[in-house]
Amino acid sequence: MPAKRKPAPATAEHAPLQLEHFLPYRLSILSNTISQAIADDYQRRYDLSMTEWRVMAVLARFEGLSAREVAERTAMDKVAVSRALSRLVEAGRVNRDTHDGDKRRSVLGLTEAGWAMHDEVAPMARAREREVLARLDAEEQIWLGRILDKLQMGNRERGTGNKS
Amino acid sequence: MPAKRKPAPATAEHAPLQLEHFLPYRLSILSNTISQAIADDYQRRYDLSMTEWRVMAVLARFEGLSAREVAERTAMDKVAVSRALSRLVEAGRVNRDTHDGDKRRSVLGLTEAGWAMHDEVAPMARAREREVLARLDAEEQIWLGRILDKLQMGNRERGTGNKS
DNA sequence: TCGTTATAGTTACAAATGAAACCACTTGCA
DNA sequence: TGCAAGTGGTTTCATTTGTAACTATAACGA
Repeated sequence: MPAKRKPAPATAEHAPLQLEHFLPYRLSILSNTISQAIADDYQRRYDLSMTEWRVMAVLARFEGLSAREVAERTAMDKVAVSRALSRLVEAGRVNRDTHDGDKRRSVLGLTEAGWAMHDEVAPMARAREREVLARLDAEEQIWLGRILDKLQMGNRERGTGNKS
Repeated sequence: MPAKRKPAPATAEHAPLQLEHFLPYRLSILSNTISQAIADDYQRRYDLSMTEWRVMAVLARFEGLSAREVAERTAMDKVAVSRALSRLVEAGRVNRDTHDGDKRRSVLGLTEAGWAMHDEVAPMARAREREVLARLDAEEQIWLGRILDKLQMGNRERGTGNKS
């Protein structure tokens, strides 16, 4: 438990940042705590990293994506995707074919085993999300959605980080 | 630009997660984008990592903390703090004495140079925060504050990650 | 007062991440 | 055609981060 302690007196003229009220910092703590809690659920149990899970999640929704498309949809960079995929293919959770008309591209999809795992993990993830949202009342949930939309929108304009 | 593509038809019965509406995922993207944008400001210019900046920020507010107290206040683990501190001390931005009554503890504070850097970086960080918040109207900002408080509160109970 | 246990902080090693170089293939254009 | 430039994806290497073990000191209890 952090000891109660007065702010340093000598610093009045320095206008130090109050980390605990600083939006980027708060977001970062909150996000890490939540994501980590969810990841803990499947990390040990299934030997599945968060990045791997994200890849599986988009492949569950969109069959036949290429690695680059997976990268776009997960907001991961292509190296991270490549690594996640090689582990997933290795583990027999994803199959990787080669595109008919373009031998550079891969055509990705979940295997039977991949689907089975997905169908166990997805409900877990959703349940965790519900737990988090349950701390808010209905009105707050609506505002949260709206606010995230707006904040996210602003970021998109500044570039989503995809290097060209 | 992600090609428009229909959801895989065969997956109706699998109830795949919609990542783009999944709260933990959205928070994670948002948080990383914002933090990274801020960090870019000082990373190159001052050769200062985000963890180092956080340490400096709490030392600006609370003089004479020990490394452990810094860890508590930054929500970083003690190893990360130790590393950040050794870089900061090395660079002459933080000074580290030994506690009078307890030779294990360090007594930390910003040096002159540390304060000078702080007084340049803090306003930059605040400006960035304002940019982000400017995407929201006054009402939304109030709701956001309230919502973050509630979400954060829930996490605290579950344990903030500090191993004992 | 001595030995056990706890705490502050660092070090050492392994795993994850990021950046750049790279290979294979495709496209566009002279 | 054929060759320069672009794209999809992987590999390599350096850096960062996480975990466990370790050192030094302090606190507690018999």
